[in-house]
Amino acid sequence: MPKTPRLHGPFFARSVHEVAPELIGATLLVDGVGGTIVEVEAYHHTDPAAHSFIGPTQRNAVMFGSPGFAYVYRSYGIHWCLNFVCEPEGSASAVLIRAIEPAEGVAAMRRRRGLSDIRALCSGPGKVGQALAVGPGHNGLALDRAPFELRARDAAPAIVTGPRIGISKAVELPWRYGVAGSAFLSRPFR
DNA sequence: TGGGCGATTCGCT
DNA sequence: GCGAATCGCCCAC
Repeated sequence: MPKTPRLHGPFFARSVHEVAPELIGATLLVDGVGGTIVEVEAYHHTDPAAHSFIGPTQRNAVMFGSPGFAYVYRSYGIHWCLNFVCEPEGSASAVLIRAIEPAEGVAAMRRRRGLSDIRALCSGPGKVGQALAVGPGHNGLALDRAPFELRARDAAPAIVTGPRIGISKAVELPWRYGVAGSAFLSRPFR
């Protein structure tokens, strides 16, 4: 089996609209636990739904830094969500990792999630954070070094797009990407 | 300094 | 399908 290249800086130093669809099918591991990315959303700095739209703040500071780093934020006071920072430094764009098809460390993911159904382990951004044990300590870490391991896909799967989920601004923009027909999506594509 | 609001999830109806 | 849980962030007062 061919060893796929590890994704690093130059891969992310492009528009989120190029990077996001190319992340579909890539492998994401955190401390050896994870699997295949099957769903992401793009957040561009000119996009009213992006955390960076209002300008630099303490929370979104990492988005204004270098591409190829992790931006982790707390959602609804409960969940931790993982993003990959994209584009040249200062552009403040990122890709939200919304769903993963579990492959490595499934036992650990089941334990952390308190569930056995493999389809429910990583089928949502908050679930991914919990299953991969992503937290505030990961905010600002480089994606090409431990604890992250991020590898390019061997071949591009069939990709579908649609409107993003759970936002109230720019709801019409079709910047959600996923594997067509996957059983591991947060929600089906219409 | 306080109130409203999330890039969500889960359980109950 | 609906609403509670839960709290940090952000802006208006």
